[in-house]
Amino acid sequence: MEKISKHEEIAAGLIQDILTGRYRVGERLPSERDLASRFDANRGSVREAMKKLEQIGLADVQPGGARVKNKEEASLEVIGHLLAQDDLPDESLIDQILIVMSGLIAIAAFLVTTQGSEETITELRDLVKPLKNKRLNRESHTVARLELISRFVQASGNLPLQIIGRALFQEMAPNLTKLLPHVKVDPKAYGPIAEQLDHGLESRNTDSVTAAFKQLYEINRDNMMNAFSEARIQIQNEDKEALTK
Amino acid sequence: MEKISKHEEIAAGLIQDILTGRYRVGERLPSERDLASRFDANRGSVREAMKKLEQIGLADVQPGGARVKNKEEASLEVIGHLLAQDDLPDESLIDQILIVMSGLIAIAAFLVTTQGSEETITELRDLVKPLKNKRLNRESHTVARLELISRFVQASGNLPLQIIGRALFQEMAPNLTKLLPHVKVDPKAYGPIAEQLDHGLESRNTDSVTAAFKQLYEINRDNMMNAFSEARIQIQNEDKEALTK
DNA sequence: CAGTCCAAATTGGTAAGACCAATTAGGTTA
DNA sequence: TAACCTAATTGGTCTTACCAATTTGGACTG
Repeated sequence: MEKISKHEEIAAGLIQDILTGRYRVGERLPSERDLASRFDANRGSVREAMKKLEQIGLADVQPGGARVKNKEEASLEVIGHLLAQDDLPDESLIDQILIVMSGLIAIAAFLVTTQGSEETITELRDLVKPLKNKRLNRESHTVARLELISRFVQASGNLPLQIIGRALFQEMAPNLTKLLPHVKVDPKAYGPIAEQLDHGLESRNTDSVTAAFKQLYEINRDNMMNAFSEARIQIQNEDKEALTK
Repeated sequence: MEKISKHEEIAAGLIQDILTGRYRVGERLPSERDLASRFDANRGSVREAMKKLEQIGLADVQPGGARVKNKEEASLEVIGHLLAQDDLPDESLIDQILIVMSGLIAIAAFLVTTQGSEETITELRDLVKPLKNKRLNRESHTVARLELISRFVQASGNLPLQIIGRALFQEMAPNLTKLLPHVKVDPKAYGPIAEQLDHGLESRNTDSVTAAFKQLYEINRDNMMNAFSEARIQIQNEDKEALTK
């Protein structure tokens, strides 16, 4: 079990309440003193939790009271909380994240192929090689793919891109644990893509690399959507079992 | 003058110290008690500031001490602080941001043209119209361009994209005040782009819209880089004046 | 001398109580 | 009805204190 401090517990509770619509946008949150007694905590701890809410951008805290803000005005950290709300993450939100990641990789591909050093190109090509191996087991293959994408973004040398990529991945990853066991990948499908990536990198052909990543994205997306279906079926079956007991 | 609370002052000081390299990555920050006496504040206020550092991702605070993290692991909020470090924002960082924004807009263009409602398309086309007006003064033109880009991202309906776009803009905008007076835009140059945008939206042609925005980005980038040159020249002249006095 | 282990000092986490300044709410008045 | 003023509420800060986890430094041991 993970150790969780008081202010984290309070913050988590408030975030959940806000995201589930218990407090509407613009509405005033209970006062720090009220929250302190409700969570059986000290006001200082509540203040730390409020500080977190403010930082995430879910609340605007001022003398007079704290008010709920739109999640569109929040920081990327809301994504993680939104995904963690239900048993399975929200499918459309995952889809949205994948699209954005795909776009970010396109930027990285451009930067790497046009401005990357020779060493960078070589290093990335080395990461592509494992994907050509069609007999690689699924786990290793998944790790290799994620590693490649991550390194690509890091190799871009573009700080905002690095930060965004890292943040998105960090928000999404912990919420995919329920889903990953249902992802069925076919290593063979990645062979041609790996070839195209390798050649594209070698010749520094932005379009070629971009196109390869686009295909990669589409396969990943399909796999993810199928995993959602299977995960939902399993959950339904589990529910039936629970009923018959 | 803006009212600034104690913990904000402390946080700003610490952030500056970290970003300017006064504390190296991995190094331990002074204890909360030390910082309290240094900033002539209460430990509670220091804790609120540390909470902010932790949220931004610049420090990892644990019992035993707080340690400095890499700015690559931080949140997008570091961008604003990095830009605010010197008199003029860092040119290469602005360039990096513009590239990322350009990529984000490409995603938005795809989403809008492929999934946008008829109302959305109409609304966006209305925003394009002002850009066709070649006699628009510079300020109105700049406002119209920013409004268009912002609305495009918002109209995408993609939450992560909306959040990232908003955050990037928010981090960059306040740090451009010194630069904007030197930006020389030629409204005429935007005429053909506006036309292409309009037609692309009407026919929902993703490539056409994307290409138009790419041109828009390139013009904006050129303008921005020229503004940097001029701003630097002005600052040099000011320095000379200050010396002759 | 090097490595291990243990105890003391340090550090963050939380608590209770208090005061101020800004905001808000309610009632009063014009 | 609208403007206004006062009182209650709320966040911002401070003081003091204790606990638990980590770190540190020295004693001990091989």
